[in-house]
Amino acid sequence: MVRDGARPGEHKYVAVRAYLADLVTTELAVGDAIPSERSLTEKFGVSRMTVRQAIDALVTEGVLERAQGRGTFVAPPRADFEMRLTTFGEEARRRGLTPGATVLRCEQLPAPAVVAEALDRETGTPVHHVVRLRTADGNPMSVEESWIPVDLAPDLLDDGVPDSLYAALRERDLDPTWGEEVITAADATPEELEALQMQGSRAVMRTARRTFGGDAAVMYSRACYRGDRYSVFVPLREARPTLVPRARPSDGDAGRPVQPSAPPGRIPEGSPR
Amino acid sequence: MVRDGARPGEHKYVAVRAYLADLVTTELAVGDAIPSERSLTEKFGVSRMTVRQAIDALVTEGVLERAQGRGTFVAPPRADFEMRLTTFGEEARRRGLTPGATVLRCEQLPAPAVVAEALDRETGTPVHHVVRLRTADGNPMSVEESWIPVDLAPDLLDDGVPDSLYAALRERDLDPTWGEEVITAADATPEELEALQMQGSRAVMRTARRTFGGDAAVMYSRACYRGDRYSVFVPLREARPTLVPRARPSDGDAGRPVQPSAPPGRIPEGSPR
DNA sequence: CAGTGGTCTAGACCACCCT
DNA sequence: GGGTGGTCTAGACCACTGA
Repeated sequence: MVRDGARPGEHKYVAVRAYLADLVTTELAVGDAIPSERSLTEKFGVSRMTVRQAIDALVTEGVLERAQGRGTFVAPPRADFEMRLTTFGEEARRRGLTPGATVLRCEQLPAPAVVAEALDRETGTPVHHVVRLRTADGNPMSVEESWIPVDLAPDLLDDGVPDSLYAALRERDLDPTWGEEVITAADATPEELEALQMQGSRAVMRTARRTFGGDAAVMYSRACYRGDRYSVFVPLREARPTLVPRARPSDGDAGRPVQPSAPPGRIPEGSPR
Repeated sequence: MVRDGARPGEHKYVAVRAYLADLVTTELAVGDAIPSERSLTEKFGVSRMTVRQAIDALVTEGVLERAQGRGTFVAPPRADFEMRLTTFGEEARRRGLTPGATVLRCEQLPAPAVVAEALDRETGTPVHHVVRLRTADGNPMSVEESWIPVDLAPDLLDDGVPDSLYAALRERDLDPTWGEEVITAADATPEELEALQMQGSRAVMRTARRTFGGDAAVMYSRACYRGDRYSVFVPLREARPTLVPRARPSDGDAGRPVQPSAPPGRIPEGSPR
């Protein structure tokens, strides 16, 4: 039991939140009601505002839903409705397939201009470069090409190419936190056609992705998927007008207290080779 | 001035929120600080919790950012980082292009099985069916096919095909609120090749979209974009493990207090013709 | 140091839902 | 009516930031 926010140093609402998170994962099913705010107040010996803070967090995460006059309930999972920063391996496993990889290339080289720009580095900066054929249950699915600045993870490929580059980055405290991807459709090149063992259709889906860990770009990658074996699911939010701040500050941007955290740079197009 | 939450019947935090929203759009630029919580407390004669509730809402929306010990600031706009439920016309205009449409087909017919399933209806339900060639600055970009249940909007096509189907739906209180889209790459059919005036490459990007207004599916649409002229930008969130409710309820689902609001149905694949 | 946001209390009244 | 969440008060102490 997680009774009494006994953990010293921890905030009380964190204890309540943890209790509710545990309840949801171990006791309750979708649609079940959680204990009322007032009963949680007594259970943890905290004020109602504190309980509400804990619940608010879970509501914002989409785990719970409030219903005035009725209670607070476990929300239907929206996990599958979010486009996530996942890797080929994770995605394949999630769909019940066994992922595989064949390393076609593994080297260290000076970053070409396009790669350097995507990584916010100078052209020629040393980068790891890995090209892999990805398979699912043994069937070729995509050719994947990745670039990672050497200075971020000098020993990244010392023991060969890791099964998961994302996992290898995480081990080095470069946890991928967000990313941006551009998807296009194109004809496969003869090399791709052969590597992917495509017959009949030539159509492939190309993706170019920038992966960020914290503020820095940690990886740039391009992939080429068989058009007949791969699709992307995208949830779409309402296109409601957003609050837009005033365009021109009264003076320059001197003394600006915070820095924009998400540089709006696009993924550069064009061939990196 | 929006002084004193004077509007009767309105909640106080709504007045504060409106004041701040107005500030952001008319006075402040990205990075500027908003008035401190305590000064807003005095300005509106409300308690600090009320002020915080107003600010919380804007922080959750991504309009503001808090920084402990420093203040609360206008956040950089994230508008372009969200995949939105937009239409071809809106997207084209956003990119500075002039959208156009040529109606290739406009009829009313019984829904084929695939369409009916996507719309959560019985096969054979009467649906409007529209096929249009979409252009940007006069250049063919895509062939777009849409199905809308007749009973939702019987007079939808009485005055010809509206410029924007979404706008037409909104006029009928069927505002599109969310959607889901599946993207694939494929070879163009000979008809598509001709309609899109494609030469050289045959690759197209196909999308299948279900659009929801409230709880019901209001439209199913498929589009076929020229691979060389169209790309999709997708922001990727962190793949952090989500809280998953317990799988099996202790008994059946009788007495379930809330209904799952987002049916996890996938977009059916296959040809609707 | 003064000022900011972060957390927290112990109440209160209201609107809403279900029985 | 009794229980639920929604809003609100008038304080309090803390941690952090920047001058």
